[in-house]
Amino acid sequence: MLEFAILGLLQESPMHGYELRKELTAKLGAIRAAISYGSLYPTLRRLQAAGWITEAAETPATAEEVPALTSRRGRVVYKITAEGKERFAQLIAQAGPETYDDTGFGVHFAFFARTDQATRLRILEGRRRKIEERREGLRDVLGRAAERLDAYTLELQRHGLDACEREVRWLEELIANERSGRAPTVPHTGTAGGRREDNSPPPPGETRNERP
Amino acid sequence: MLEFAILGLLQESPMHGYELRKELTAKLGAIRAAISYGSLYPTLRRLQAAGWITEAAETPATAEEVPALTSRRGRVVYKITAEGKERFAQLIAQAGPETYDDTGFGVHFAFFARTDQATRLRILEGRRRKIEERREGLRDVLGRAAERLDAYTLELQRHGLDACEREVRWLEELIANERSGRAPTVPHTGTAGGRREDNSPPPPGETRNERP
DNA sequence: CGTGCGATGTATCGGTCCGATACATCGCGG
DNA sequence: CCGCGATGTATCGGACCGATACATCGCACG
Repeated sequence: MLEFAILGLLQESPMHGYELRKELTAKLGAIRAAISYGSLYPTLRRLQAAGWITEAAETPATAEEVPALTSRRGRVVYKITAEGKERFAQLIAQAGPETYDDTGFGVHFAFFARTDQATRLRILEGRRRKIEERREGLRDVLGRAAERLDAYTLELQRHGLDACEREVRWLEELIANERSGRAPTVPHTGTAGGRREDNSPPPPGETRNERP
Repeated sequence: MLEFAILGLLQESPMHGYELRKELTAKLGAIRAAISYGSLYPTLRRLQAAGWITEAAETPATAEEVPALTSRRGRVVYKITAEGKERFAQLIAQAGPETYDDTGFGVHFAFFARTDQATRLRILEGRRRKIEERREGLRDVLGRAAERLDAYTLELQRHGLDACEREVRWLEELIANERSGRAPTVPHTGTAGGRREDNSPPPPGETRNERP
């Protein structure tokens, strides 16, 4: 999961670890608290060993003038490679069962802007099925096994069931939107925002991540 | 977390691993998919090494007659010890920060029937604070950093924010109920405090599952 | 009558990720 | 001038998961 998220983020721009963590936290704030350096740094090294990212030199332009005074030691900036982009595309394409659990789905969803519509639809439907199964499980427990459980446990199940039903409805909406070719729920209209350099998704949802 | 849940469940009755997993899945179905054996069995061994649980002999009464024909090999039944009960009480008492994350809170909540009211209140309030912080973080991102993010990421945050607001409301209700001395939302009446060591639940919510 | 399949049941292994911890630099306010 | 919070990199032990292996039991279907 972390691998996927890192490759996705580095496609927007090169970053060093600390920055990566902040961006990750901002992008995935809805589904995870904050990723730990204890997983981030090892993963970065793993991705580098696999050739999917490389260290890029800090201070790219106009570096001469203040060379070593405030020497900026540390600060390892990572950059995605062509193989890394391929890897990311491959990870998107093969949506396994782990793509539908809470974290996996959230991370994939966060990068839907880089995912083609067919895959988006497939993932949304897979997620819906999974949540529906969880919902049925909870209904079973609340129905058949209710008297075996105490009031607090029941209340927990009820709250969980409610969350499931709500998420299914949310997914239905998203699926309907996908099918009708629109971007997610909100009107959103213009898209003429200050969308500088890197990203510029064409009017409807489609993203077309550029392949060499 | 697993340690806590196992000690909690074994207080209701002795069980073997497979059964433990099923009960765990039923009780925690709202918050976790299913406990993996890859964590369950090692944890059981750890708890046993610490002296908090022991292996209990299978086939307690009337065992003579069918001794080895269908020999029932395997089936290690675990039973909580006095030290285990102490340990569980201690784990309830010291509600650390990990008690307020999604999983930790869910597991603690599932055993609220074995938790005193003051601690229940403390945990509910701790959880509320944590969710409120997450909510503020999401509002920040949706407010200040909105134009940096694509429509899908924003939709994810919105959905997360919605879930936060809903959970805060849920917690408020539960807290109000606790303060007024009632059990969770549903009428439920009783809460007669038959606080006996092992278990001897008075009429209303308590569990009592019997073994064959 | 057998046979195969799904439920019951115990167990290990490799891998991912977290939480705590350590350490170093920088800018700013008291 | 000194401390403190933000920035920044890094490791270690431990918790938990997913895949896998293996053995038994009952029963449904051919």
